[in-house]
Amino acid sequence: MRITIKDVAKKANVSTATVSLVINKNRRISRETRRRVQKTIDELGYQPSRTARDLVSRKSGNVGFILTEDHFLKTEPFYTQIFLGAEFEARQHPYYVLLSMIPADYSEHDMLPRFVLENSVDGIIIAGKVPGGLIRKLRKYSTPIVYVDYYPDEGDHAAVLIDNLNGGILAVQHLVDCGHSKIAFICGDIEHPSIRDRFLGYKTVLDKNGIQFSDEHVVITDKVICQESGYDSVKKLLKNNTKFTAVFACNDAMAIGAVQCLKDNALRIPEDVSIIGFDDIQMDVMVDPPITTIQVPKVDMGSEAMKLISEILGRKVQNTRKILMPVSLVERQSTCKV
Amino acid sequence: MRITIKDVAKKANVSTATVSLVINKNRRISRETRRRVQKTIDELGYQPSRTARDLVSRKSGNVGFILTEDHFLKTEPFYTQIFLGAEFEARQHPYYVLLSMIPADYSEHDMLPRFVLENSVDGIIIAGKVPGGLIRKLRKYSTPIVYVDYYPDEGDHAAVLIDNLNGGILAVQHLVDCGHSKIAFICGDIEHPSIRDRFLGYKTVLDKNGIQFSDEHVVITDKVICQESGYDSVKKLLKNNTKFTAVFACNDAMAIGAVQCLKDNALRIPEDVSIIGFDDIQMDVMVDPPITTIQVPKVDMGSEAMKLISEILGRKVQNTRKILMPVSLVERQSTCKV
DNA sequence: CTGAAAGCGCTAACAT
DNA sequence: ATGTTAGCGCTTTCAG
Repeated sequence: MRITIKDVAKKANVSTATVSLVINKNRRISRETRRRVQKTIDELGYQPSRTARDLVSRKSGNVGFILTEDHFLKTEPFYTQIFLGAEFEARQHPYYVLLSMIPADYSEHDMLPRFVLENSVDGIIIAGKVPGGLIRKLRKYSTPIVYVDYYPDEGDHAAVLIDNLNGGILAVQHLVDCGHSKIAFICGDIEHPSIRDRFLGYKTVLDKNGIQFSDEHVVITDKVICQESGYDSVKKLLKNNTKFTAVFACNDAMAIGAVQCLKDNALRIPEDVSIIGFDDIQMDVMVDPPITTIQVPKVDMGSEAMKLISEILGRKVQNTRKILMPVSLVERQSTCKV
Repeated sequence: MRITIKDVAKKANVSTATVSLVINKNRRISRETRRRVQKTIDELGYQPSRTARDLVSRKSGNVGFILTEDHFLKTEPFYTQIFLGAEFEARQHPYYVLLSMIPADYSEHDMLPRFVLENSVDGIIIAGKVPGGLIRKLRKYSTPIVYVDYYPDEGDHAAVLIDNLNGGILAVQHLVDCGHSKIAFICGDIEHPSIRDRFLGYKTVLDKNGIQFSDEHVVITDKVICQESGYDSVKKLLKNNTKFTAVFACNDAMAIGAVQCLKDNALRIPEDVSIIGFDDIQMDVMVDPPITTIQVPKVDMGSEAMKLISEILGRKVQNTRKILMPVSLVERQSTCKV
């Protein structure tokens, strides 16, 4: 870096302290000098050195963004959208974001991201479910953490979450409004807080509408959530001869798999079976029929997470606020009145 | 950051300079003191401050990674894999990587990534095609740049590129080996260096095998490269009544679209038409039939780019080396002997 | 309202 | 082989 605060000071006939105060918009500088200093800053094209600043303020100026490799490499850009939101928001704050992928099967023997070992982040955003071992190791550092779209069971944390419960309610209520009462629920990892809440929404609506909940309507797969597991789940429903006229899939990937299976069994969608998913992924509109779903504001979640960590770092207090992001129903062609 | 080099120095009864030398593995320290210093470093859990280091060495310790938003958010994790490779490789180098997305329609009025404006990166990796305006503005900063999977026409740059020519040759030769001679080529943006070279490979093989090149066998779409454009390209071929028994699609997305169109026209793959793509994306094995393709080492490309920029920064000379990444044929079920 | 000066944590001459 | 010391570029008391 070439030109420094000294150059500016000299040229503007003030001390470096004054220049510093001007840069930092301190108000106890006379309008006149401020103008003059600002002018020479512009003339010289002066850029304060982040490194020097960080050194004296004892901060790194970085926020770490951690997620598992498989989440990052997912075909559907879910977490990448969250990251994008965070990165965009960071531009409004004095932070850069350092992205680090960890293995999905992270064990406590594995290394932490280098930026935490080297104390190079002031705060951390963790997106999606990560192994418990990682979280435990992270505790030893006192770096504030904000979780996005996941949040560990133990402890109380700051987090930006999808309003999964309401999403589940919206989805199933839509089905009920369409006249369905035999509604299947297919999902993966029921331990996951998000899935759990969507399931809860399902049950809530049944209950509210006086529809009897039945175990045979729910298929829980312990495999990875994907199209294939959606396919298999519906296959199981069919094989069991379970009667249903609609299915609520815990996410769109499974919904798409479900559609496929139904079609393969000569069932028409939505005439014979209505299907609703969750997430509003890009592929929803590329399949036939386009999938009705619950939209979640991915980019906004990223920016909210960034805002939250920035606020925590600014106030220097760890708060445990939880932000519930609103979801909404997106009606497309995979659902209809019975 | 808590404990500093001074603490270590005091406890080990040496000067801070000595500690510094030990940290930096300088050899002119006696084995004995080195051991002692290292021991107290471990005991104290001392971590050198990057910020302080960077300040004195006048570097930021960061490498910027720039790509367009749409590349980052692509359904197929192509550039994310490149990024992943770069990030992993960075762990072996004294750099963090800062990721920044720019709009696909970036104009010279738009801002540069903040990290370049603020001089917070020592070097830059640019992945994929980016708008010329960006590149021109970047020139004003003297930050070394390494390009990955793209490289601007004007000027001579360091770059990590796919061996597209050889890939094209491999692909088309495979088709020829299968007995095909009426081979269509469908592609997008022929201005793109990668596409151009793949096309060149196509022509090279025809030539070498004494097959007459014919304009009617090539369909160039100016739309975005995607399944849909693949579909449309084949549709055009069919409408024109062009005879062909095989198609080389410039990438897998188009290949998949092509398959779809052919199927919709009651043609069997590979019995009636063989199809080969390029890239080896995840979806290749999820469609029916699985797509034969040219595999490109995405993760390796990222790490090579990181190695290259690291070397440039280390030697403090901008070199313009180009690294051509090897590709290979992956035979699956979309191609067969005539 | 502005300046002088100390110091953030580290490296790199230069001494010893 | 190791210690002394002068900064790197900035912020921040503390004086004036």
